[in-house]
Amino acid sequence: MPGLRRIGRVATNPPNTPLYRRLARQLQERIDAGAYPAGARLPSEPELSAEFGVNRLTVRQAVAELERAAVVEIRRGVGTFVRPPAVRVSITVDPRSQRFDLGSVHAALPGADDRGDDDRGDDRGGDDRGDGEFVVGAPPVAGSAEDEEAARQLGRPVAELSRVDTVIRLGGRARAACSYWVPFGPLPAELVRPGRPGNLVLDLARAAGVELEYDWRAFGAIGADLADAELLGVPAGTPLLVREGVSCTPDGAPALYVRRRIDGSSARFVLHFREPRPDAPQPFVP
Amino acid sequence: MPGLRRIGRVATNPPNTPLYRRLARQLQERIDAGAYPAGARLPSEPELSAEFGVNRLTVRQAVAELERAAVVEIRRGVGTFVRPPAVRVSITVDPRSQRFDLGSVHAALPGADDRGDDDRGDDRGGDDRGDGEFVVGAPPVAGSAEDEEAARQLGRPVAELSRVDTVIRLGGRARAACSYWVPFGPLPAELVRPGRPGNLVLDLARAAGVELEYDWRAFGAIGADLADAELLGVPAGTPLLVREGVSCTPDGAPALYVRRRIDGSSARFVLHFREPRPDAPQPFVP
DNA sequence: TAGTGGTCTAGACCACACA
DNA sequence: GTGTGGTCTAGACCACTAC
Repeated sequence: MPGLRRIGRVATNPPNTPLYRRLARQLQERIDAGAYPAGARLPSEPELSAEFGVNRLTVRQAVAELERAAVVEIRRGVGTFVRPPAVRVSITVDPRSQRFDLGSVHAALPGADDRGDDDRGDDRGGDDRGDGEFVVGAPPVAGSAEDEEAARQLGRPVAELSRVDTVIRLGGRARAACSYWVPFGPLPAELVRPGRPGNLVLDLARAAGVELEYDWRAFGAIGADLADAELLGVPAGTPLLVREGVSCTPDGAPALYVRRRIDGSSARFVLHFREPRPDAPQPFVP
Repeated sequence: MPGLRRIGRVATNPPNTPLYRRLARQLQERIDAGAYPAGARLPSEPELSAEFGVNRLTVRQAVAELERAAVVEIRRGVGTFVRPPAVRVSITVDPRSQRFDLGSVHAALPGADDRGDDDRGDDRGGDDRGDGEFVVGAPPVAGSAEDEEAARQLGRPVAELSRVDTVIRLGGRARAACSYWVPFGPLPAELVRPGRPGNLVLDLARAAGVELEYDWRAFGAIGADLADAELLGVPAGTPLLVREGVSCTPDGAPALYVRRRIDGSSARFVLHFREPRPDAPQPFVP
């Protein structure tokens, strides 16, 4: 209780800042100040509850905010730990090239989290199922919002579309959930057999007997819905990077709508606008 | 209680699916089935609590999951409503051009919401200040993770950097939080005066007396931290689209590191790889 | 004023990880 | 077994919105 009175004095606090938010800020301040360094365990919930004189549920609300903000990681039965700065795969892209990132999501994971930018490395932590893309299933194309969007993008009624969902696994974890729509069907049963490995973009192009090139791609951010949350093994609402777009045949006919949801803490896409610089110029100073 | 027993039978449910998640799925199913159409109000928490025979806190946990997944919108003192499919600004980009999206974030918002939800008229949340970019402040460049990243990208020690934070407002709401780092300083006091409007990229280039062009830009997704959550008026953990990158002088010297956090429900970036098609070819069908 | 969601408490039991 | 976080309940009071 006495410790919390002080929190209320923080100038940026609105008048009725709830207790759990003040607590969250206090914990954040301790982390920023190094009182709980990266990797350290926070006091347990009962300990924090006793220290601040608040109910354990209030403590949990505060810690939950920090977890959603990716400040701490909660490990059930073990404790709550300060997260080290995020290390994400950088998927490099030449924005002037037609070939964008085919297969680039299969890039290696960060090995030891080095300081520099080298995303080189060992495949730490691979498990039973290997890395790669695996079919989850071929759900019926009903009237869901995504199905409607796909129909709009492909210029065909929903009833004429086929869909296949996959998951991309890297380093023993599901990293991306993918959905593909094509303006024909049905797809070969073997192609959409759950568990089947493959590169679905290539597989679908082969099934159709055409070459595909990019029409457009878009980036957005959404929270994981209940289905994606289960597929990716993350809590609902986890920030996902959405990369969607249309590929077309060489003559410009739309042939594929793809929508990938990638765990935001795992990857980012980098677009280079200049040729690589071998000499690394000094930073500009006026 | 009787209604919930059935939920446990769903094949995809892990053995110990908590009550609140089964409830969330049940509500999601009702929404998908159209029992609660877009824009409709869900039963109040006490009503749901009574209907399912669970505590109100459990109901709140379920609804909170749906809210994080952007399925419903909770309005305090009013009720919980089914969200219509997201309408996001599409910021169009020619990836082959050096000039990427300067000023594009200032693109118009979707005008009349075609749906019935009237966010028109009353500028709720909108206040005195109009649209545009506004300086929030020039925080000291300490050793935060972002500061370290900026120093790395600009190739200068943290001590030699200056930083300015801004917020971009559109349609009466804060849509993006921006941070800029430059490898010199201090910046003119007038330029970083809190509340000052301007286009900070242009202002900083002018202050340095150079022209800037893009070196690289990257897209990622993160949850809002406590500071961004307050700036943008969203809950902590809200999915944000992060667009970051380095701009350099014409001879390639890094001169600016910028990091924008954009409310994921507001915008997406679209990259076009083909010339606009006037004739809109028919979709490909094998 | 009535009804909504937001916060907080006290207490209980459970699932999990680890020694 | 011990301690951790996860779930659930019952009850209370508060803040906000709309009428």
